[in-house]
Amino acid sequence: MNEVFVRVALDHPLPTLFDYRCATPEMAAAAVPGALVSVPFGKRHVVGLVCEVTTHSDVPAERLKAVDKFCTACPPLSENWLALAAFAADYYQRGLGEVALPALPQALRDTARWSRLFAPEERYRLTPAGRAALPDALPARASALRKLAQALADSDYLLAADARALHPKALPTLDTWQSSGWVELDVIEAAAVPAAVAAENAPAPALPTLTDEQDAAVEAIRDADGFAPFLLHGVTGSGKTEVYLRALADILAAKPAAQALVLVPEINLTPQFEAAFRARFAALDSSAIVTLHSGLAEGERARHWFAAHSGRARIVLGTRLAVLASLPQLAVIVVDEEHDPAYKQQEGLRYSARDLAIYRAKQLGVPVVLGSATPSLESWWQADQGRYKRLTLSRRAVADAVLPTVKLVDLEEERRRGRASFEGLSGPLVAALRARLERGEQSLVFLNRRGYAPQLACDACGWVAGCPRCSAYVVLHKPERALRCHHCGWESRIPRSCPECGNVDIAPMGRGTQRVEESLASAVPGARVLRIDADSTRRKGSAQALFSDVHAGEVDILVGTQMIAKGHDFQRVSLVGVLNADTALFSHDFRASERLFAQLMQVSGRAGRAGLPGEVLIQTRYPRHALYHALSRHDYVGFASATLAERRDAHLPPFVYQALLRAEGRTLEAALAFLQQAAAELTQIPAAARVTAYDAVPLTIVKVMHVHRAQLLIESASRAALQATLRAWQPLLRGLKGVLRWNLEVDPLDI
DNA sequence: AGCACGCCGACT
DNA sequence: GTCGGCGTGCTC
Repeated sequence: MNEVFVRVALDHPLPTLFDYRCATPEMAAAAVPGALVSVPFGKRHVVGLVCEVTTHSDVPAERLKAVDKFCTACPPLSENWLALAAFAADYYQRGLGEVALPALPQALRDTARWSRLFAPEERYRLTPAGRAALPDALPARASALRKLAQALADSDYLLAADARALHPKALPTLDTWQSSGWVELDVIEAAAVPAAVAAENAPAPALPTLTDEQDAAVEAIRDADGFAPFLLHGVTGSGKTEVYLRALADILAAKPAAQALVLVPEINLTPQFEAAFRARFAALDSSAIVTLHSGLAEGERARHWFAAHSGRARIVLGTRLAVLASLPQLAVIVVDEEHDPAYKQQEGLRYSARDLAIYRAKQLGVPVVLGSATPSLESWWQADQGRYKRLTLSRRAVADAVLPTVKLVDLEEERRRGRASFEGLSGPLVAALRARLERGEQSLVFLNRRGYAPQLACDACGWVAGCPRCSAYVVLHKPERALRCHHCGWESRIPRSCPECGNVDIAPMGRGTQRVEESLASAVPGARVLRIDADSTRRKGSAQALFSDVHAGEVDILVGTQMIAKGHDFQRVSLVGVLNADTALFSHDFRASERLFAQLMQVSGRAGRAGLPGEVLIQTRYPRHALYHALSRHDYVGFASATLAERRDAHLPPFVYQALLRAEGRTLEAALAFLQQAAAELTQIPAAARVTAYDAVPLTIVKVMHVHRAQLLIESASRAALQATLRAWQPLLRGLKGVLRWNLEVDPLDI
């Protein structure tokens, strides 16, 4: 009888697997790839993922330790899922465990909680014998019990902690929970049956009539055979969501167990999507649609993850982290607003959820739909090459709804002609806002800068308030009466006088959303102004509440950052004003104009959705700039071809592949020196002959939290050469010293 | 990443 | 005299 070993991935920066013995025949039997194990690691016991099962190990026997135990409550992850994690680890240059384990719910990564996971088969093994053990007071708590029963009916797995939270008095401990013996099973049936009946009896919702273009798109997706990437290019309001709903309905109906994954760029957008999907798929069990995002309570996230993993969830709707969910029957993937930079994780494993979605679809041989009004140039180029199939929705879906008129307000000309302005709000914009107020229509003012003013400066000596920990100016926040650093969160009171020269005339410079909110109140008397940005929505759920005020018509002017630009279907908005967009026109970041165009298209799309004539006013000093010209004609295609031509000439993505090495040091010199050594190491790597390394440079915000940061860009026309270089580079980098931290980023968005 | 070991300044 | 600073090294 051969001894059995498992090769285990751990959440640990070394890219190696660790070997362990299976000490008993039971363990040897449980040892399959994809199983979760608890293993001793150094002085600790950690959870790992079994990647291979072998009968020999190269590790000397005396160094081998034995597996503590296997997690029996969780069925093993599939081979496909392991391959996905392995691909992501390889592509983004990380250890397999660093990719795989953070993708699992916390309940699985903590062995102490394994015993509190109830798999369905265990749940039903519990007998009604403990019925009598329930406290007498139970009937008085019938509603809590019903909630508990519904939670059970809704999920395959339930954490005992969740059940206690639902019903604390009746089930105070795990013991009574188990000994209660599932008297609740009766209640589950009682509660679940009426719900099912209600779903059957609910009138089928009237489906909107599809446009020809929508119809063609749905048909193409539904009839796709095998891996089929689609780029659904639809102007705002053209009914992309309706295409997703129809295509998914067809695919899920065709395959009784099939699962769908729908990704949205940010948490704020999940509630409205969830509502749309629940309404359309009302015939499905309520537990068949689950959300996955970082805003969920931990137990909820665990249950939703298990619903996906067990195959019970048919539709998983989530943010980027959901791309790594276990979906054994995955049959179609949708990535809504695929161009959105939020799909790129900006810390830890810096993956692109959109790119992993493509890989996943390819791996499984299923269709994937990338939807956007302004596709990323990467995706647009793939479609140009014929690698993605382009589906176009060129018209707004609602009858009479036409694209808004875009007008540019030339700020130079306004100034030259001496026309009145109100604190940065131009005369034409104020007039348009007042006209909307009189007509009872809503307006939206977009400005991508939160706070009151981005700087606080002294007129006399030129001092500007800066962060003591970062190389950045601090932002004035008036409601909180504080100066705040947007990079590290440092806060201080607003000084009464200049700390350099004592001058009391220190003044805010520039404009943020708070200041615009204030200006609007005086420029448009009588208007109810609401501000929505990261500050006003800090409390959980408050964004939803604020948006519903807008929908309810309790707001006349909505002012905010990009948060107001995304997804929301405001029926009564007929005017969009854009302030301060020019800065992105001349940014050193080559993607800034692509992002600006997408943002302005998106925010413009908020105007005139329900048949009201929409108008967009953009205040600018460069009214003849090509970007604004394309925007005013709603010409994404023209903008994309022109920008792609520029990118090709300048050898920029998508025509080259890039990676960044970032270093953090106690001094800038240390960080730069590390990067220079790193660049020198490249000469030892054969594949690096096809790779260009640029000079190491400080980051724009060079210092954050007293740490100095610099980066080195490398690029190649060959993705394979770049990947091979990175693979060979990492062990050499590990040998270098002198910095606090360093990390590699593949396909960086911000350079 | 944790968590050790290991070698130098201000304190019960 | 030691408590503790973080540099260096290891984890099957």
